[in-house]
Amino acid sequence: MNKSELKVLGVLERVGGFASAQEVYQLLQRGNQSIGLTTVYRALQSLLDDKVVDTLRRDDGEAIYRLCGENHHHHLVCKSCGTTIEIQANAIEKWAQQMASDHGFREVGHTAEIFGICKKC
Amino acid sequence: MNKSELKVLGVLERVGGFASAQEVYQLLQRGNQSIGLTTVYRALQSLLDDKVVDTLRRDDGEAIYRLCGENHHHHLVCKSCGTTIEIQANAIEKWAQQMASDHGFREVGHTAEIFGICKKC
DNA sequence: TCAGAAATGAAAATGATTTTCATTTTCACC
DNA sequence: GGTGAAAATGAAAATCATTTTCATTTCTGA
Repeated sequence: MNKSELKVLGVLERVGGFASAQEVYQLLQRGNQSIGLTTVYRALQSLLDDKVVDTLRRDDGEAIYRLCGENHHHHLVCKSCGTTIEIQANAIEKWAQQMASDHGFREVGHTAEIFGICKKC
Repeated sequence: MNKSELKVLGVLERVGGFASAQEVYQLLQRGNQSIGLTTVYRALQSLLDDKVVDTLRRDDGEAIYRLCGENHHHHLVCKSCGTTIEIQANAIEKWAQQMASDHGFREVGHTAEIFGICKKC
C-alpha cells in the first residue's frame, strides 16, 4: 500500500460512497494532494486487486468505486427534480444473498434503485 | 420500427442472448445485411427507448443488448464470465412500490441487479 | 552512497460511443 | 409519374474514459 493508494483511499472515505476515477482525480486536485490521473487509475486497480474497494458501472459505462464493507443503502430518485432519498432495505440485502446462493454465486454485490415522480413535482 | 431496427432485431433473435453493438455490426456485415455502425447504435437506442431490448454492461464497460421478454425481471450476473440468469422477484416489486408510496412518489420504476462470481468461475 | 526496482505522470494510443453533416430513401400529396 | 419535406443513413470526425508507453523521479536495501 503506497502513498498514492492512501490518498485515493482518503478520498473514498471522505466521499462515503461511490466515486469514479475522474472524480477522485478532481477531488485530489482541489485539495493539495494532487497526483496524476494515471496514478489514480493504477491505485484503484491495485485496491481492487487487494479487494479493498468495490466497483460498479454507471449507466453511461463509467466505472465507479467505493470502499468495501461500507454499509450501503439504496436510492429513491425523482425523475423530474432529481431529489434523492436514501433508503435502507434489509429485504433487498436478504433477497440478493438468497438469490445468489440459490444459484451458487459468491462474492455477491447488488444494486437497486427506485425512481419516480416526487410529491412536489 | 424501420428496416434497420428489424435487421438488428433479427440478429438479436438469432443470437438468442446478449450481443454488443459492435458484435451486431460484425454479424450483419458477414451476412448480406450490411448496415452502418452508426445505424446499429441508433437502432439499438431506439429499441431501448421502445423497451424492446434490454441492456447491461460487461465488465469492460461495453454495453450489451438482448431482446427482453414482456415480463419484468432482474439479473444475476457473473462478474467473471458474464453468465446471466434472469430472476423473478415479487419481493422487489412490492418493496419498490412500498418505498415509493411511503415517500409520496408516483410513476414508479426500479432497477435491481445482483452480481458475483458463479459456480464455474 | 549507489544500483536496481518501483512509482510516477505527461503524452500518445485505444476503443466504444456519439455527433456532424451531406446524401439517400421514404412517403404523402398533387 | 413527379415533387418536396421529413426521416433515415453512414462515413468521418469528435468525445471521453481508460490503458499503454516511456522517460524521469523516488525508494530501498546492501
